[in-house]
Amino acid sequence: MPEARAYHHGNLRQELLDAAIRLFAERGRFDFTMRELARAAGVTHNAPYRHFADRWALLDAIAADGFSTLRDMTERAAAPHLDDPRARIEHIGEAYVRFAGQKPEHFRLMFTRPLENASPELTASARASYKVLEDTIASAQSAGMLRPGVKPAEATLAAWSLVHGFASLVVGGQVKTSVAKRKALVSGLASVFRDGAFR
Amino acid sequence: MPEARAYHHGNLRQELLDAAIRLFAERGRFDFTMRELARAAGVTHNAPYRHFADRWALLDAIAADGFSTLRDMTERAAAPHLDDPRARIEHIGEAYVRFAGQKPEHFRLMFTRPLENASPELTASARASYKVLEDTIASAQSAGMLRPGVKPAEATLAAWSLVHGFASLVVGGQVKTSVAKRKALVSGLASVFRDGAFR
DNA sequence: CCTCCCATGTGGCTCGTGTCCACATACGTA
DNA sequence: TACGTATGTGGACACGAGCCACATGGGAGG
Repeated sequence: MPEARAYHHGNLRQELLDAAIRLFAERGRFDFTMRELARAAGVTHNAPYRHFADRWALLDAIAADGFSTLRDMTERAAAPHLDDPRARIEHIGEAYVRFAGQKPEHFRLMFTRPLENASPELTASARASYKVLEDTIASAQSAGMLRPGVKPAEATLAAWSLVHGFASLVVGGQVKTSVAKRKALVSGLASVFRDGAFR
Repeated sequence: MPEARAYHHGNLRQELLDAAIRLFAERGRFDFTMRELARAAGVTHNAPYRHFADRWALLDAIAADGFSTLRDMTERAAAPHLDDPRARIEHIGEAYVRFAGQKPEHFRLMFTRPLENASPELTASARASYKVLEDTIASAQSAGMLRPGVKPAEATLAAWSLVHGFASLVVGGQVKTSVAKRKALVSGLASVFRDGAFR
C-alpha cells in the first residue's frame, strides 16, 4: 500500500485489471470507461493507454489471466490421481466449476467472445485445460475402461461440454446453487457421464 | 419495402434490432453505438430511444426474442416423440444446438449476462425451454427408464449442462465443427448421456 | 368526416469519453 | 554520472449519451 504515489505508479497495469473486475462484479456489466478506471487508480485519463491499446485489449488480458489460472487449477486437481481416470475426471470437473465460481468475471470474459478475434497465445492457453481432459480420457481408453463404441474424442467432448455447460449455467444464474452443494452436483454429473442416466 | 419513408418509420423497433445483430455479427463485438443504429435505420439520433431506454434494454430485447425462439424450436422438436424419451432427449438437444448455430448472436446475448439483472418475463422465458427437458426426464423416470440411483433432477441438470455446454463451445469457437457434422456429434453426446462413457 | 390526443420522430444543447498531440518524469543501464 | 526509454501528464478535438422543447401524423371518439 504505497503512500501518496509520486509520478510513476509502479503497478498500474494490475491495478487497472483489478478495478475493471471489481466494477464488473458490482454492476454485472462491462460498461465502465477507461477514464473511470484511470480515476479509480488515481492516474490521468491517458495513463491506462500505456498498458492497453483499448478497452478490448484490457478485457483480453483479463481473459488470458483466467485461462492461465484455469489451467493451473485443473492440472493441480488432476495430478494426485495419475492412475485413476474415473477420479481424475471428477476432480478436473470439480476444479473447473470451482474456478468458475471463484472468478465468475474471468470466466465470463473468457467464453463470451468468439475466440477467432483473440490473440494466438490466448487461444493456446484456452486449449491447454482441454488437453488435461483429453489425456485423461485417452488413458482411460488405453486401459480399456471406455464403453465399446464410444470414441475418445466423443467422450472428451462430452465431458468438456458437461462441465463447461454446468459452469456456464451457474455463472449465468440459470442454475442456482450454494457453493457447498456444487461439489456433490459435479459428482452426480460425473456419475452420469461415466455410467449414463438410463438403465 | 417502403420507398423513401416520411416521418414515421413504421417498423423502427425491429429494424434497430436487426441492425444491432448485423453489426454484432460483422464485428464479433457489441461495440456499436445507438447513434450508429439510428443512422443505419435512417432516423435521427434520438428516435431509437422511443423504443429502448438504452443500449442494454435493446440487448435485453434481443435476448428475449432468442429465448422465445429457442423455446419454440425445442418444443417443436420434442412434440413428434411424445412416447419415446430417448428420442425426445436427442431431438431437444439437436434443436438447442441448431438454434445456437443459426442465431449465435442471440445465443451469446442470452447467456453472457447474469439473469439477475434481467426482467421477470425474460427469466420466465428462459426457464421454459428448460422445462421441456425436465418433463422429458420425468416421463422417462415414471416409465422406469432411468438407471437406479439417478435422480431426475440430476439427470435433467446433466442433460441441460451437456447440450448447453456443447452449444456454448460451438458458438464460442472453442469447438470447430461444420454444421453438417453437428447432428452426429449431438447424437454421440446423447448416447453418452443415456448409456455413459465408461464400461 | 372532423378533431384532438399521443406515440413517434426531430433538432439542439451539454457533458463525458476516446484518441491524438507534445511534454514531463524517473528507472534501468552502460 | 549521463542517456534512452518506459511511463505518466495536460490539453485539444470529434463524437456519443442523455436531456430538452418541438413537429408530425395515425387513430379513436364524436
